[in-house]
Amino acid sequence: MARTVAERSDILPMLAETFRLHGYEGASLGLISAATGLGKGSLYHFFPGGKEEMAAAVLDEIEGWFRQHVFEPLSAGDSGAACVRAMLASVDQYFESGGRVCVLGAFALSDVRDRFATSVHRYFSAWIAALSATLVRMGHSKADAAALAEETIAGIQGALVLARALQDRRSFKRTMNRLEQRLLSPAKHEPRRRATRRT
Amino acid sequence: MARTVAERSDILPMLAETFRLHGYEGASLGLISAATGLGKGSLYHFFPGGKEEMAAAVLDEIEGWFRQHVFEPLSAGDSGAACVRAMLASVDQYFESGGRVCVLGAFALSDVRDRFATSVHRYFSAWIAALSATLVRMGHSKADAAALAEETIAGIQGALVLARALQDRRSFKRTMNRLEQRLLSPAKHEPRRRATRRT
DNA sequence: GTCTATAAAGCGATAGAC
DNA sequence: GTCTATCGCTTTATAGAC
Repeated sequence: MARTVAERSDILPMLAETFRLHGYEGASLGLISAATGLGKGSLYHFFPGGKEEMAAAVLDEIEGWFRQHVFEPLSAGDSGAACVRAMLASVDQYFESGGRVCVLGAFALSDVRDRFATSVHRYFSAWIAALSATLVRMGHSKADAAALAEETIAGIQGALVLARALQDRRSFKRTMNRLEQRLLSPAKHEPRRRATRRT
Repeated sequence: MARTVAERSDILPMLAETFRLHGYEGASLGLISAATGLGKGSLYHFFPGGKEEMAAAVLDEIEGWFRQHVFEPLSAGDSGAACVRAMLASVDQYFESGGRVCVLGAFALSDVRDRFATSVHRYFSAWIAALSATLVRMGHSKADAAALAEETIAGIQGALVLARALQDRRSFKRTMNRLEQRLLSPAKHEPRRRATRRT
């Protein structure tokens, strides 16, 4: 069966998986070639910029997925609590409860962080901003929402580190449950004015 | 000036810094040679097992440092609160408020995790166990202490990821402050018996 | 668009002089 | 104990046939 119709988007998932499993430096062209079933010539046809362009495309793809399935649903029409629950469920599923690593997080800790600085920065700041906005919608003050959102994203990333380190997804699950409980617990009353709603 | 007296322990810090900055795969023998000022011959004299033995020695050194300066002080004679505060201060100083990365955490996320599995696992489980014991001493139930300890270590690791990703140490500082507040807030009363002290 | 062949550089590791 | 020279292999990247 002719599979001569390969497009960039067809091989991106396998590319992403290779970078996830081996990191940037560990993902050699040999491994990539084996994972995609394409020779080096074909790879350079799709990505003239070589390995760096491949990784950049993978990061863009991942960020796009999160934007669509995690960030944007946070500002859906549903109640804030429903949005938060949906986000946590998507995250848990995406990372396979700690069985999969976050490529952006791993890149952030490695020495290629600078090379992909804008992608890495944008991914995390967009996530925090989206969650923070939802928390404001749920009644938190801006400051409380920002702190809670930051704590949540850090908690998720830390739980991924811990799950890999201890080789135990249950620790990831426990952290996700704690985060859910904290995110859904009622906002503290603001000191001076009660929750007044303007029109 | 003759500096022919090099010992393994003399070059371990520079070795550690190289692995911290570049990761396992990124830390080439060329970089290591430049960082230590030693030729490959000398490096293989101290580490016949090559790069893998160097990394293993670095991980042992780091774990030993944490054992001495972080884990053991947690069970010092001081009050639990003082121990917790001391731990957080040591951690903040060691990681330069998020400016430095955790080698063990970075290894955990990378594909060399399996090769150094026991070191990585021991480091994190020892840390959690030590903190958990202190929290029990402060009046938490075993289950609460374990959860809070796990949450704390994950929070620290996540804060390191986030600080590197956002290139902003303030996010690390904020997380450390939140963790301190949570660790020092009074233990919930256990449902059935109040805090009774035996002898 | 896909392949093989190949170039040029860097890699980890070894041998042997001093 | 330190060095240089070198081996064998892998790396990224390119060239060119099909």
